[in-house]
Amino acid sequence: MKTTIKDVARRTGVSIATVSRVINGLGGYSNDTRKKVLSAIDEMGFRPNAVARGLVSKKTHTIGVMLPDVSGMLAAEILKGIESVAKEQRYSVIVCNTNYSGDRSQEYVRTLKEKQVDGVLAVSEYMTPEKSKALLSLNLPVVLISTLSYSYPFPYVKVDDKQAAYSAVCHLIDKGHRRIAMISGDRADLIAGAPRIEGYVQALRDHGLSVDESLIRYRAEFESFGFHSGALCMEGLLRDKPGQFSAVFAASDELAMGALSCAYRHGVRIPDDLSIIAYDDTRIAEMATPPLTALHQPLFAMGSRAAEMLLDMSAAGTLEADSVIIPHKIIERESVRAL
Amino acid sequence: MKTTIKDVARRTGVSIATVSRVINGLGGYSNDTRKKVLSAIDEMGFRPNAVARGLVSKKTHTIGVMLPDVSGMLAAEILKGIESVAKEQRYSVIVCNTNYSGDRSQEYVRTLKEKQVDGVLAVSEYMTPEKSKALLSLNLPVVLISTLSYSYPFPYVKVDDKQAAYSAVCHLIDKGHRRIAMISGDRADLIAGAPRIEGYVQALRDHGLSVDESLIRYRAEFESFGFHSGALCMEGLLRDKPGQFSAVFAASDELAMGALSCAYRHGVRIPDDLSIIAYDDTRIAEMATPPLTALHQPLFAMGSRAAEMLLDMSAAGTLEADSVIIPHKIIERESVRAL
DNA sequence: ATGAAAGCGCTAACAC
DNA sequence: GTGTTAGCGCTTTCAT
Repeated sequence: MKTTIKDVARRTGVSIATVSRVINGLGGYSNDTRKKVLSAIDEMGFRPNAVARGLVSKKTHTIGVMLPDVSGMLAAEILKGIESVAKEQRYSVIVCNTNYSGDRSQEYVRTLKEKQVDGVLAVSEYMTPEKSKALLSLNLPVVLISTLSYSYPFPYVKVDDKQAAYSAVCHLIDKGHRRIAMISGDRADLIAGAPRIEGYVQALRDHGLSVDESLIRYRAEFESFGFHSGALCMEGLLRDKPGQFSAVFAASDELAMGALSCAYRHGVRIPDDLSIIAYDDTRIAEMATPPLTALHQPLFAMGSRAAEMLLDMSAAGTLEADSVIIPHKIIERESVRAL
Repeated sequence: MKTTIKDVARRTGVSIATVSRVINGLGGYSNDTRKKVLSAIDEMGFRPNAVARGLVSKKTHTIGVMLPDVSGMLAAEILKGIESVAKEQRYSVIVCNTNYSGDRSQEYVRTLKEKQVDGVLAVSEYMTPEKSKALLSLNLPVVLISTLSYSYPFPYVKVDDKQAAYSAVCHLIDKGHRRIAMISGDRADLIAGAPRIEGYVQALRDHGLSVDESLIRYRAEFESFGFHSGALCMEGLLRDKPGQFSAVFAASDELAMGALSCAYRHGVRIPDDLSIIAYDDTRIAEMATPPLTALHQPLFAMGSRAAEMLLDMSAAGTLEADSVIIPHKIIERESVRAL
């Protein structure tokens, strides 16, 4: 039998109300009883039942995190950031792996509602109108990370993708590159696809460089930002436009890894024959051979920032907050060579 | 105001007991009232409050997962497997990033107790006696993944590290290698450190090969299985024993990546000049240049298997279960060359 | 087949 | 300062 507040009360000879008071540090008891209660709690190994507490207080001290793939480097790092502040503020986090599925997402929203979470964070989720509606119907604080919704103005935390892509390409141009290819994720992706391409195009234009559509590659497939996709895009580039580009901007670390892998297979040396700059800068960027020069997103910080926002919102009882654009920067390593 | 079972009852004109019955499909009501209740639930968008349910049923349909680093490739993949079966069986999972800290672990155990989880999974946690004791005191089903406890026989799911290391080294020997170095994680690690070294030594001995202690490298530091450590160990090997080994067995993917990176920096080509076999085979193994031949651990499967065990235990009301040794295998890619 | 009522462990008035 | 009591939203006897 688990020990309850009642047991502590009986053992101490006070009422459960008093025990509750000292547990919650509410005051309204002598220093003497406080000590008695505290030591009883200690001796009995009593821990307040959070479920019972949640039922009456309507606060579960739990938040939900939805993400398409927990095992992705990006998501995992952000999750770590979230978990970190949650822990600090004594919150628990429930992970929901939506697996890129809208249906699954809907189910999770339902579950989170039943579980009475105090708020939800959506990481890299593709925000369809349905998903936004579901989240909205929770009537709970919601903060998006690395994504945003066009159907409802949920506050978000992300870098400016277009601007970041622009910076990355400018870096290449600064290094003397003129013929720059791009390996993108699905162009239909309005968050991480199209905007990065726009940044790429814009950078080229702003430097008086012409844009060759056939130098922009992507695959509209399942993991369009994945390793496999990167390798295939590079394959196409090497086949169709040999010697016609001196650098490539990859829209994700994995895409860059795929490109690297393909280049290696074809005997094209990085960065001697070809420069590559990646987007994300997850841990694999520095593990690559050669280490990837990359556009850095502060993943952990993004996660913790968003979690702070969410908990603040919850505390303030509001559903609104100002979105924050996180600054990005370029980490120079060895995959880009000056021409 | 949220709609409760009471609202549904009133709206339908039946008692809350009846509503509860149809929600739980317990039978004991006419088909007619069932339909009425169901449609009312639907119209009102009613969802049973899991917190209230948990309070009375003493089942929260929630499990806790403790791991030293959510953002690690290993853990993340295992977590995904866990989450997958949890979702299937309508369970939620709370992640606890212990950050390699014993204190943090203790705190989490307390939190999980308060939250009344139905069981806990510990992934790659270094099981000190204190941690085991804490977990044990929960009096709840516990299953370990990729680790085991010497202080208490918690059921676990893992591969046989010594045997797996043995296989990996045999693979190298089969390919004609005779001088084989090893880059290990902290030797003081009784789970993933020492056993893999033992497997390495055993394989050498069984093939009549001599064991050169100076060919075994590791660093007793924070992330002893990490990329940085791998690079440093390789550095030492290349410096101290140049040309004296034709292959290296790395005790983790990251260690192998570090070795690869260092080799590249020194102009030693993989696999032409040196072969490398890794342990783990997380997603980065295939992303490496060249792709790493590796000893594969079925991470996702390990996670899901353990979760199944845990939920079965919970359902059966037992704290015991048979541990399972997961079979491993070697994935041949391009980092090992036959001599 | 259905309802009344007693809790689950706790918090929060409200008394004294 | 401390106790009593009324719930929180649900499940579960026990009647009827």
